[in-house]
Amino acid sequence: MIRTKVKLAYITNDSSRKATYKKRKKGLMKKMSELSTCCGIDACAIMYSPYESQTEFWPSLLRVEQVLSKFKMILEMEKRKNMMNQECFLSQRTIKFELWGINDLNLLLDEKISNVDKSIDAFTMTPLYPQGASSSSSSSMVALPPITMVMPKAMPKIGTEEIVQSDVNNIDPMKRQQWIMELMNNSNNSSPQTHVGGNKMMFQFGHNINPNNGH
Amino acid sequence: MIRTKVKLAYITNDSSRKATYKKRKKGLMKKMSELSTCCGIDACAIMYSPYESQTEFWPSLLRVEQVLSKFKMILEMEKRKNMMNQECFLSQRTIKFELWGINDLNLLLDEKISNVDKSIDAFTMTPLYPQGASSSSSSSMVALPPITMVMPKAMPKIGTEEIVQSDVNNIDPMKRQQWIMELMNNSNNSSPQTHVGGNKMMFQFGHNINPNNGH
DNA sequence: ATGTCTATCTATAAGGC
DNA sequence: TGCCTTATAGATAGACA
Repeated sequence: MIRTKVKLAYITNDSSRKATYKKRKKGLMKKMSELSTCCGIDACAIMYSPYESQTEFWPSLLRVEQVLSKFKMILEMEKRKNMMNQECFLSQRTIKFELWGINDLNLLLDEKISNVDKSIDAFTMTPLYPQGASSSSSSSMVALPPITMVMPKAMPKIGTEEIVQSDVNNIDPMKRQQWIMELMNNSNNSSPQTHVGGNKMMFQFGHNINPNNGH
Repeated sequence: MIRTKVKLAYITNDSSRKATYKKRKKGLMKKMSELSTCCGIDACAIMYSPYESQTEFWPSLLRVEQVLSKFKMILEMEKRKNMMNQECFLSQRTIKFELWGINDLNLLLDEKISNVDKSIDAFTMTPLYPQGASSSSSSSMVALPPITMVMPKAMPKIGTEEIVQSDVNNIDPMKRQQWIMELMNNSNNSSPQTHVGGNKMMFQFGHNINPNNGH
């Protein structure tokens, strides 16, 4: 019963290390879940370790994909923004093109997501705290900042069968649209800063927390 | 003094939400640090939120790069292994597709980071626990499982001039292509295999903990 | 907004099954 | 190996500086 003051050191005993890993991972996910809920932070995790036979996605694989997609898009936006800032001017044609690009992206996203939905039932997901994030707050995901965690798992275990747990997150097309618009909005708020590095990281985008989304 | 039993709900008060975010994020990082140390789990985090002016890398940007690099390699290896092992009952194309989907998630991050890296000199890094991971265990990172966390930062800043800042000619066509391919790729994991999802998660890789790496 | 304090809640190491 | 239990270390909300 925690008589020991937690010696912050590698646990040499294999089984106890594994046990500790599981306990603490669970605790970590719970903390993430709470942070996510209380602060309107969207979060997800990918974990793999030598202690478990398969990679875990939290709160679900779908969520991970969503979060990373959003993240990537944001990065794309930033990238473009930065390039643009260097250009100092913008042609009408370019604007059209970009907007079309965005629109197209949205279509792609639609397709992607709907397809994922279709096959989601066949997916293996192991939401550690499904109640915390998948269900109750899935609807609020739209404009919330994501968190992504990746832990490599290792474990020579080949050809195991997968457990399948579905966690269908239906995406509201309207929300997605809104989200993309937000991203576009935000690719603008930087101009002033000269410090490139800072600038690069300072990309901000609409944050649209909905306090009433089921909490 | 925590008289309240932590009502797991969105904190409506802006300042207290921010305060809570910072406290809890700190706590989360500490937990990660401990998990990392005690269980030989390599971990890193990328965080961005509306509550802080810039993206944070934990334990350091360098570490994040290392961890993701390793992750990428592992995925490559897994990919090959799976392709060889399962060629018999799954079409090569399918496997490629599936694995690539996951792999790309990493590439996505990787790409961003390398990007960031270019301007790293102008960067302000804020390693939360540099002592824990950067120094003492960086050398042991090689075979340890990584953890990656990403939190997007947002910022209600709407209504700014709405020009998409980018010249299509300046966008790396390759990247764009890749990006779109990725999106489209995901619209494929639906078709035949009902348990493909499971397959998606099944890539595994070797793990090589070194208990004597400075703990 | 940032740091400190402290009562209280939460996480969890060890044990036991 | 994995689940309980329980005592204790640790995290932290709210108050205040």
